[in-house]
Amino acid sequence: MSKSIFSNIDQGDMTDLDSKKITTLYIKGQKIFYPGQLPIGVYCMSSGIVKLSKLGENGKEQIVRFAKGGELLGIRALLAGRKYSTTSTALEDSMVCFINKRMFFKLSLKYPYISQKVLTSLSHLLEEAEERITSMAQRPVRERLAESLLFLSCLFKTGEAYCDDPSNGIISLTREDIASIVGTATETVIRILSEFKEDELIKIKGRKIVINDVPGLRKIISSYP
Amino acid sequence: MSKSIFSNIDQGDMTDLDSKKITTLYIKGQKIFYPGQLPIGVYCMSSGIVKLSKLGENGKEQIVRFAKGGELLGIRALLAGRKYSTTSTALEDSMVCFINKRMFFKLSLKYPYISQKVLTSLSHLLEEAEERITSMAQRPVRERLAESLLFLSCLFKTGEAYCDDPSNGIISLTREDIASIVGTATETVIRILSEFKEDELIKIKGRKIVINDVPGLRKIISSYP
DNA sequence: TTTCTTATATGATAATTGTCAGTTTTGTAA
DNA sequence: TTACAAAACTGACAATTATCATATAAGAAA
Repeated sequence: MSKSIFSNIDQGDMTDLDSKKITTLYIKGQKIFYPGQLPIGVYCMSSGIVKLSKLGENGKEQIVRFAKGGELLGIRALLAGRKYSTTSTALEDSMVCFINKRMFFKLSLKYPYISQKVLTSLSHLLEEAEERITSMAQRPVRERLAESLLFLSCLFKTGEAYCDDPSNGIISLTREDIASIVGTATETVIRILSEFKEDELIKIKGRKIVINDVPGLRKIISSYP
Repeated sequence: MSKSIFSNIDQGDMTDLDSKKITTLYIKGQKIFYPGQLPIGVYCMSSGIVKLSKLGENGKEQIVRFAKGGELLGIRALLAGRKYSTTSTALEDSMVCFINKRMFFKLSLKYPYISQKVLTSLSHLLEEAEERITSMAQRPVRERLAESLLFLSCLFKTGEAYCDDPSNGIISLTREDIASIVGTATETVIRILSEFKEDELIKIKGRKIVINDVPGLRKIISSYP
């Protein structure tokens, strides 16, 4: 249960919000929204992890980002007044509440800190996306995979994208999902994971991955001559 | 000269703004801001084209997006309260005005349509960035280059990223810049451009590129089996 | 114009990554 | 537990893309 963006509103509004919001448990694999739908409100995640993905030209899935506890989901489409451009799928069982747009806009008008938070959050997402573009363009798959493993380990361990110690998080994703984060073929992911395992950078238990050597992975990420 | 986001404010504010904003002509190649600097205001572009780029791990430049007439520049960093993460460089002679943050926040507080516009603009940028991530991950260089040529032709012809007829725009960029948009090596760009020229999809005049066959390029972009 | 630096172009080759085909393992559900 | 479908893995090979070396052309400056 992460802290909600709405936790600073006053008692009356909170009661009102609580009575109107719709909370749903999405179990692993369930989808929350689909591309093409017009948003009629916004989702807020209280717990869990959701992947946001697009379909490429060839029908291949591309994971573009994740949403986690405490974050708003589907806010981009709502604000731009456009249809969802991504599919959102729960990667773990996730508690998600839905707030209709009338209520959301009312609150964000009354509490400027909400708009402020949304603005900085979008700004961060944009920076992260641009960082990712650079990484995709310039780093080889091996480095991008190492990078993603550290990120994912934090995400599954702490629910945050960055953490001090990414070791011992249990990454529970299919190789196909990992490939569609890194932007490569599933087989390539499998091969490099085997190398990482060979080099004792990670441990593989069944289809779960655990990070074993954080400095080792970090070294791979910044390995330019 | 494109329409400014501030064109709807009332007479008094406009006079105030005009007296306080600082307008500068940046000539081609000049830089407007650098990564690491803390924003003390926001730039608004009245004309021209600016590239926003990052340096990758290996010191290679990656162009992450463009800003054009009518758009705000450096707004992401200002809103997030963080240092610029990109370098901005004029690709053509560009008229850019600077508005200090006190003034900007005053105006955006008084005129909600300004915040609204900023929000939708950030939302669009994020969507474009995510589209770009997908493209980088899944499309071969050839397709990404065709895509970028259409985009650039519109940009140089009309000052817009999308236009009905991208033909006859004059793309005036080095092959190295093009490579750093597409995310590939300069030689690869040169080679594929030669092929495109051979196939009469484009014309090359010195170091300028003109699009000759829009449907032909579009066909390359959506060429899955 | 001539010179000179920088950008463009081309070739040869190596490295990376993708594809396809087939085998083994895993986790789940009967 | 057993059965089975899906996921993980492996190998061989092909395609794409990068790198390096070198030649040519372009455009700016003297």
